[in-house]
Amino acid sequence: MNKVILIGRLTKDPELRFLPGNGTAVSTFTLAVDKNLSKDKKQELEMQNKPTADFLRTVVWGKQAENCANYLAKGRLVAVEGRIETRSYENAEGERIYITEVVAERVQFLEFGDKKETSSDSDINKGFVPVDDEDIPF
Amino acid sequence: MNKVILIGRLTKDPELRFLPGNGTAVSTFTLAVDKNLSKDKKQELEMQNKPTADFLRTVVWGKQAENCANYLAKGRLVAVEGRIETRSYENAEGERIYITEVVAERVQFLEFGDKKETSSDSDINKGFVPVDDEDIPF
Amino acid sequence: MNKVILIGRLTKDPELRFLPGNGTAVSTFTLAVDKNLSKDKKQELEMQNKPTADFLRTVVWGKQAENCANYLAKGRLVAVEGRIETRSYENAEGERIYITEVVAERVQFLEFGDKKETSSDSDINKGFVPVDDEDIPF
Amino acid sequence: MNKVILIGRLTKDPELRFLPGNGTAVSTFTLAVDKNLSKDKKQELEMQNKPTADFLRTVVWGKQAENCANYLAKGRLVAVEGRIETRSYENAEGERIYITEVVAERVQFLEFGDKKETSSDSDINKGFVPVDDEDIPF
DNA sequence: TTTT
DNA sequence: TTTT
Repeated sequence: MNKVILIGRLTKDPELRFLPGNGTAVSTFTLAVDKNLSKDKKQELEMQNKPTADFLRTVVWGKQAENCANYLAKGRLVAVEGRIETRSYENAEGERIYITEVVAERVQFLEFGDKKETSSDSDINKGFVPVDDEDIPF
Repeated sequence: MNKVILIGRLTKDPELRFLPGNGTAVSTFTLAVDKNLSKDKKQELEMQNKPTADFLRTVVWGKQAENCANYLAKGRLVAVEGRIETRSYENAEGERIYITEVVAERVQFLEFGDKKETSSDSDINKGFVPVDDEDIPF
Repeated sequence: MNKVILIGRLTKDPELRFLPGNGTAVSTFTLAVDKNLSKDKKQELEMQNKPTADFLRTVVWGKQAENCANYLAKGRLVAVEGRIETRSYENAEGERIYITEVVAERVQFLEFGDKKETSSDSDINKGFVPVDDEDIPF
Repeated sequence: MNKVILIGRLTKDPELRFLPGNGTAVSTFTLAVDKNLSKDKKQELEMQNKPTADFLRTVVWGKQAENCANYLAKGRLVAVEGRIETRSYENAEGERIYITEVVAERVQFLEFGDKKETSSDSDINKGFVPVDDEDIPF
């Protein structure tokens, strides 16, 4: 059993890539999930300029990845059901890097904002950068 | 909403530390959570010497931390309910290191093995090393 | 482990009552939670006039019950974290009736509509009907 | 989102039936899920002869239903991931009966007891009673 | 109608 | 750095 359920907001527009081999779509984004804090504790953290949310790297595969890229944008509220996965890879300096991320099995849109045109210009062809399979240090 | 539910086995005996200020107990361990794989996929990964489990750093606070240290041991099966948290700290080289870990709100023991005496000798006073508050790079 | 997570909409304004003994607040409402159906299956059910949602009786206690009564209304979207409980009681005919309901431990508001004034007039003093402890066949 | 996670013990051997049309397997059993009680509260309930567990009707479909029937038995510990569903049907007296049950999407065995031969004799061909589709008032 |  |  490895179950994760999150409700949070995208910190940026989602990124969309395609695996070179089979063209499988992969979307990644970070969710800001508010910590469940008392009013006092929240204010204390804000005054110390410490984060009052957890920031969780999220990965979506396949058809849902495309839906995310098409309909989600920075700030939008979503519910994610998935699992936590750990991966490791070797970086340029030959160090082993360990990654923990949420693999979304389902993404439920909780807001249907002003569509995707609101995304920044620089996103226009973001979705079409093919990536190398062994090279997804998200 | 930030909810995690895991069922897995401890990869080692749990570690127990105490915060210097108030003496709060903190227990940490890694859970090996089997990936939900088809028989074929599992065999494939085993033949490639790739892991068939996810390894998830888990932190428990307070009274439950002490219970974990007292009753759990390497290999024991537990269910954990908690949340995912992200933290960052600066390491000795001045690099910002980002950590993702599961903070357990409840740990349910699913096996009551051959008690804790089975732990290795070197564990005997493992539980009493006080640590510095800013120095918990688990 | 007894964990339930729901995202759904209130089918009516919440009801609020107070236990006679200690005045503890109890709020109850039913959540309509969309079934996760394919487009085809959904259409099929709609044509047969069968429900495409599950209707789940939900109970909230204490301070959160009052918040629900004050800020929620029919149609509002919420996330609920809680547990399933079973109860039984004897009805007027002396039959044992079995009830299954969701006890909410946390209710997260996902929409902040046009406030609570929109509630129907008949709700105005709904919140102040005391009830007998043994007589909560919700 | 309609998510349920339970860890509990079967109150009886699972029942196995087959839908008349297509022969789909359906297994049903009740899980006793311990309430998360303080020691005092637990003792209090026991002295009053009140249950300290919730009893949750669980339904499993297809291949997993057969696995449950083959490998589970009364008292065995399992983890269930699924959803809550509500149904209604008309009973012999023409009354509308409302049912709430857990539909298991995954059943994880947490104990591998003394096999299934331990089941009572009367179970021997329990699994082969075909049932009428409209007649599953579990 | 309830399990360890 | 990984468990059965």
